[in-house]
Amino acid sequence: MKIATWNVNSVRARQERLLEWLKSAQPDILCLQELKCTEDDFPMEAVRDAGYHAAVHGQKTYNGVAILAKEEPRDVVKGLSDGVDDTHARLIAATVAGIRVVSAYAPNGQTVDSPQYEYKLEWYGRLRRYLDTRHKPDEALVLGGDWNVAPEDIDTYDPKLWEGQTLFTLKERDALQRLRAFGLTDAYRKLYPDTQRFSWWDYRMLGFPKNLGLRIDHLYVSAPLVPRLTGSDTDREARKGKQPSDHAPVWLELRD
DNA sequence: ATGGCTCGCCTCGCGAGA
Repeated sequence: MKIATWNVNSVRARQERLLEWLKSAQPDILCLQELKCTEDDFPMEAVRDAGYHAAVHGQKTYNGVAILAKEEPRDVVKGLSDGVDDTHARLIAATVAGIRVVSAYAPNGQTVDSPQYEYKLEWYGRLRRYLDTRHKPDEALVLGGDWNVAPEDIDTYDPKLWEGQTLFTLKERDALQRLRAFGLTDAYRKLYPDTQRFSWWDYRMLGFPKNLGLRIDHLYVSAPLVPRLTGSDTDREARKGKQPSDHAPVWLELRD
């Protein structure tokens, strides 16, 4: 079983690339982030023609997440549903093939002194409570997303440069660590403890050709799935060429 | 090579992304 996550930076701007990637990569499940459209504007028919069902939690202009799957997603839950007044469409969950799948788009955080940064830290706490109230660490669980946090030095092209900057501050890394402490394993890092592999590159300043990137898109799996992990990587090819997303898809493979 | 930001929009310049 192949499970992937991809921040597409507008699903409508990326429609052709998305369809091409589904056709070539053939993931069983794909978590999408930054749809930048409402559910009504999501290209449902094109995705269906490509052989995928879609559970969509959309929003006009910003955010928006989805779960695409060859099998129909069941028991779809949209948002954190924790009673907090929050218009951001950043989370969707569904069950596919016996696995509870979560597609997450963590807040960016803008600058360290901004309200958005505080919102980001709070959002991480809310997601941890979401897991605590709805799930058990011994369930088959996969969280795919754009986490907007580089967990370790190796996940940045220049840890000194990124020190204290949004996406790499200690508070953000702690917030992500507390989420992982639920019982989640970073699939790529588990398989490749010492390999540097980025998932995002700035559009500006030749970020991609120079490989000045960050690993901020991760797939997390619960304990029962760890022994089934057989592979994980970033698909850099999907970042090449004209009109790419600034993120590349990240995938993992589970043995049956 | 992989190429110098890009997206949506109450759309011609701005806010946000990371």
